[in-house]
Amino acid sequence: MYLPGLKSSIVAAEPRVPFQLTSRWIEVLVDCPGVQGIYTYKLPAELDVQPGDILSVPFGTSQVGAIAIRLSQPPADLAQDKIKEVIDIVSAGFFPSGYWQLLNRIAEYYYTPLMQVIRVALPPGLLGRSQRRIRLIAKADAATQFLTPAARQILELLQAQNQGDYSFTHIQRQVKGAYRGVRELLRSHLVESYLEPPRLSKPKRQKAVTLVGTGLESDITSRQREILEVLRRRGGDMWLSELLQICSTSSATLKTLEQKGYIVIQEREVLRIAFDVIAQDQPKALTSAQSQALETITQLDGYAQVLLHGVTGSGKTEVYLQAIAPLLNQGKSALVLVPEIGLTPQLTDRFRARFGNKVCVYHSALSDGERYDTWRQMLTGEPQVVIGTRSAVFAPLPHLGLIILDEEHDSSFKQDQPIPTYHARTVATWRAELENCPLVLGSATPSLETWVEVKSENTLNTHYLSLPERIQSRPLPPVEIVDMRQELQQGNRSIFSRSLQGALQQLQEREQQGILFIHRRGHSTFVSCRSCGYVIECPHCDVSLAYHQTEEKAPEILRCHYCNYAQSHPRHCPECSSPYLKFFGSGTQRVAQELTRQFPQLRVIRFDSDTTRTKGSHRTLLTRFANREADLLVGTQMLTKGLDLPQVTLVGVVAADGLLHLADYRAAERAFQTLTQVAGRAGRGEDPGRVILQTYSPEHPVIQAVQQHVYEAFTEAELQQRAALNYPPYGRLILLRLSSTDPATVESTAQQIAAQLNTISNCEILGPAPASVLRVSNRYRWQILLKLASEIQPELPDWEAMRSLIPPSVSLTIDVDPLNFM
DNA sequence: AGCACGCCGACT
DNA sequence: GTCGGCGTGCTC
Repeated sequence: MYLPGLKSSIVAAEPRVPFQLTSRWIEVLVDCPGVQGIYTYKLPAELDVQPGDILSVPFGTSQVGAIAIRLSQPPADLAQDKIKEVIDIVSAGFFPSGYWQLLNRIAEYYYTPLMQVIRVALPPGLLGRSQRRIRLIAKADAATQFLTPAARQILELLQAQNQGDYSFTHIQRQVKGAYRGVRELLRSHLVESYLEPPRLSKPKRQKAVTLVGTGLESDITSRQREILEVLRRRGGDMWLSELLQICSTSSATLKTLEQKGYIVIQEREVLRIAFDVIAQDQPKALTSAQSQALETITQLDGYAQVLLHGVTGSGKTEVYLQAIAPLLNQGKSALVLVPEIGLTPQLTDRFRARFGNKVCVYHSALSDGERYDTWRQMLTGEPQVVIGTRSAVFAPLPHLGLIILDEEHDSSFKQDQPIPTYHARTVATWRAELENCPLVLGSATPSLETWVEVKSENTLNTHYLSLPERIQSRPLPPVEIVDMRQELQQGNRSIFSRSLQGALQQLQEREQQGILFIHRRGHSTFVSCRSCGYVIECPHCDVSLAYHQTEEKAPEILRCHYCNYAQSHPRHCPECSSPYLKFFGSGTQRVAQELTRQFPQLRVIRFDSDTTRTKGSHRTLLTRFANREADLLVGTQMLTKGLDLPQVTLVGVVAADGLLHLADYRAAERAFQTLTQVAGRAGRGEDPGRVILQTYSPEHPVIQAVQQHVYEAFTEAELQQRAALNYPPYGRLILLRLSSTDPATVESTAQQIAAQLNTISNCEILGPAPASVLRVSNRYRWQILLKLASEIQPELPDWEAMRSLIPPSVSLTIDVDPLNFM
């Protein structure tokens, strides 16, 4: 057998290795930004590397993470001695079958280097990079006066630190000319340079004690018998430390027991996963629509896309739960994707109550260690339910039987910040195809994309399931539209209409609870001078500052909602020194203040990103509300995301207009979804609900559609407009975002790229144009929008190729199927 | 990303 | 002359 590139000397050197069977080289993808090529490494005899394994390899001067692609021969154009050896296997067999294809497909569709895709899919720390560090070696008292200023500065820096040890990058940031300075210090043996190996999140291991052989127990002392009894009561398996503590005994006693053969002590992985103990829950009786939907889903075999279109409060979650239960018994797992985990503590609680510790939660708020452990736990292949946000679509569950994407219309499934700019719904579709399992998309207000996909005649394997009624035949709440122009005409200058005032008044009398929806957080949208008209703006962004005051007498702060810059509220206009500064627009804080003024007896909880910033605060606030510690929940978008609060009877929308008049093609769809979802929070329990919707444009088609609960009519009208303009779901969009600290450079780069792209056929180029807010955090932003016929994957250069065309000071993101046009 | 090498201007 | 800046190219 002739193997190209395999020199005979190698074979001669290792005559006993059957080289046809054991390839001694591996091609890998290294984890280094800006490096996309494939590199070949030698395999040490003791390592059994398989494609898909995660390795650590030497690369340049540092040690980096790498992914084994395939076993191979050494490249012909490379000297043998240049090939380095793989250092170690970090994690073997990471990728379930089909997973590679999934990642490749994402890389291709979202124009992202494969390595970047792998990085979002893997838990952090798995591809750790080693770090060059510098530390003092000698008491440097002599000869320092001959050092150059840079070297002396570095020395002083190191001496100031108690370990005398810094990373090289840190020194580079602190001292100019660090490179030469360090070299000088190295030459004079004052410091040494070393590589800190990547800190791999090794699984935490602990000693466990297991009871074995329930023998006669004749040859043991009473103390030992006592220990065995404790162990037996605890199920015969405990952590060593725990057992020691409970029995207040020593490990020597346990050793004796082990020697006598009553117990086994072994090291085992500890999984850092927290479980709350929650009361058991039993499957509930289903409505006929629910059981029909359940039947369809459970009878699916292999890939299918199902839209579960259930009005708010129709019991979609119960369908999910009962669809998952049989899968677990078959030894399969299920993946449940939700928009934001923090917002749906009730959902996770319900899953836990039904499936106990078979449920695990995976999202970005987990610590690196927790995330790593959850990953390992998934790889075990135990049947389980993973609930998670967007990135959980990559959860490495080996026997996936079902994917559920709840609230599928929600835009937080789309990532628009770092590449890949993937949509979890799109990725979930591919994943379901590759795993050959059903995908269930649930929503009360399905996205137009999904609607068209499922309703289209020529798509195979799609099902439309409808839950048109709420459970127990509860009615959808009536929606009352209040024309705020008339309120003003009739002399009501309050932000609450008379109707809403009345409803709020009744709330406490009737011992009911309500929700008030406000489009934005903060107090006021902007502050302006009544004398000269000056509007206070952010020094770093081209937007006005929002006024924030958490409560009466709290410090008054102006805050930028783009870059989070804050300053105290000035007493006088910075332009003309006039003291007459006025607030415009109303946010959650303003509304909450207004409520305490007009309804001092009403107990209010504010629920927005200001009050829910800390971990667990969602749950705390919602629990307080559920315990009736407040009458009213005042909040933003967060209120729309699947909250199930049965005691809520009143929903008020303070001003719908902020939602209606946003300037992008999806504004109407989003406004309809948001308003329908908020309205849907009312009347989910025994008592009937009521919705009061305040607006200045009551005749707007979105308002009409929300009032009449007519999803379909609204959608069909909206789709006609989309089709006419070739917008999604008919056409496709790709947005290129460019930004730089230098306004001229971005603009010219944008122009240049647009000119390049002009050569692509079947593609309409809109722009380049400055972003709607040109400057954010002192970066100037330009955009180019590509509009294409659907089903065409344009021959765009990939991100790396595009990147190489533009100056390094300009950052670029290719956003495929963008939802956010800011 | 790091870290080399190599080319250019301004100081002992 | 050399020091120190930074643009360019490579890493199996």
